[in-house]
Amino acid sequence: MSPLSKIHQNLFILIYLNSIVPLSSELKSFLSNKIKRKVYAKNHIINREGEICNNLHVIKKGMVRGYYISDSTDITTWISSDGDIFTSITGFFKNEPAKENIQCLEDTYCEYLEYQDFHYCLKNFPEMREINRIMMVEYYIHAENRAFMTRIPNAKSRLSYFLKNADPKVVERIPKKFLASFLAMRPETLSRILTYPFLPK
Amino acid sequence: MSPLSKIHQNLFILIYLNSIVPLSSELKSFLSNKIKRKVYAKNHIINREGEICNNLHVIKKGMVRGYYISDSTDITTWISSDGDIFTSITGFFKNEPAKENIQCLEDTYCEYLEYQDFHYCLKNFPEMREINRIMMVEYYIHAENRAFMTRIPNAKSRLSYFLKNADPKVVERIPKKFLASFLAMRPETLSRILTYPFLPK
DNA sequence: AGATCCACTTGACATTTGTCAAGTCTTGGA
DNA sequence: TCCAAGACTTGACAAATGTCAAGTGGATCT
Repeated sequence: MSPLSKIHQNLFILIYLNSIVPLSSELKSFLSNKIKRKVYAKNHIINREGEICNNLHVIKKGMVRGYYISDSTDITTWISSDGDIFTSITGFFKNEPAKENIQCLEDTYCEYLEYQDFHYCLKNFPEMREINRIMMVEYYIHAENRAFMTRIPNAKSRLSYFLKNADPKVVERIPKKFLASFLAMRPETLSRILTYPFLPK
Repeated sequence: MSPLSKIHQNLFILIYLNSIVPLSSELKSFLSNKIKRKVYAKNHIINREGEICNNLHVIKKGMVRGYYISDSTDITTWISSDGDIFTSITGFFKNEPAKENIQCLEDTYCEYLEYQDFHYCLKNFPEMREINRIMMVEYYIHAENRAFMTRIPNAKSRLSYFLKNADPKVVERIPKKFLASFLAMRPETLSRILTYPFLPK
């Protein structure tokens, strides 16, 4: 069995949700029928600012970034990969147009749940509301952490902080120009730091 | 009637929660009995890193900041004032020790709900789970926004972005050294920008 | 009221980081 | 396979921001 066949088999979302709160068998079977799969090509833009993103994704394998265009500068605010969930928060949870863009950095194998199915669950399966609540807490802690990281005053310390909390296997897959933007520095600066990591600070 | 007597009368939390999702009268009366009031003096530290913060606060009047100490540098990551809610997310929603410190920047009039009462509501009043879910979505969007702001590449643009989305009346009450830290710059830099706002960028 | 503390400002200077340009290497497409 | 595009690195330099120090004024405490 090839590694990819596994990717086409499992129900990552189910496993993920079940790990937060055990699902009733009714909810499990409902979800099994609703979960869809999709492979996005590298560089594909999953959704653009102003569009409504209707899906809650789990990444089985691949990598994805969220970014804004501000004053024609491309600013990456999050990067997700294998096993992570992602969505446009404003789109999926508030049903408003997304404020951010989402782009694939690798060919990305996803499972996803559509807005109406998710909200059907929220309405009809009480454990889903608890799951969503906990998901949002985790999401928040993650965002707060990113908000803290970028306030660390120098470039090398921001990188160290990031590396301390990241999986090295994943880090080496992140294109450096996006990692630089995520760390609030220019690609040239990141390149120099990585080349001379022994320099002070 | 003095302005302060109003502060001692209303149930801000009830109004706040009710504005998210209409509360059942049972929940309303339950909450009315559980909501407590407290006045914190300026500079008082409401909770410290490592402690469990058990309360969900609404600020009736006053100002509060969340901050971290990293490498003996004080980093402010959020500032809340009149009408805002705040809590230590890890403490209140996960019942784990807080990762951040919370300090009053003014004498601050709060209403608060204790952990066990809030969680009793989550268990027994379904609308409370929906409220909390929505609260967390708002919280997240706010944190994501702060994570974006600090990635804007120059100091003056970060300030402009912040001012565009903030209430000027509140801004002028924020001590400049904390505002500077929140904007990921040194107090001297903020001072210069404010003194010469007409300079380019 | 007087004294002390500290926030804020300002100047001079140091350091970090950004900018621009050139060159190399990799990647993807024709 | 070859070409073109673009990611990454490196150098030289420019600009932004941080650091340090001094001075002012306002707030707070006794």
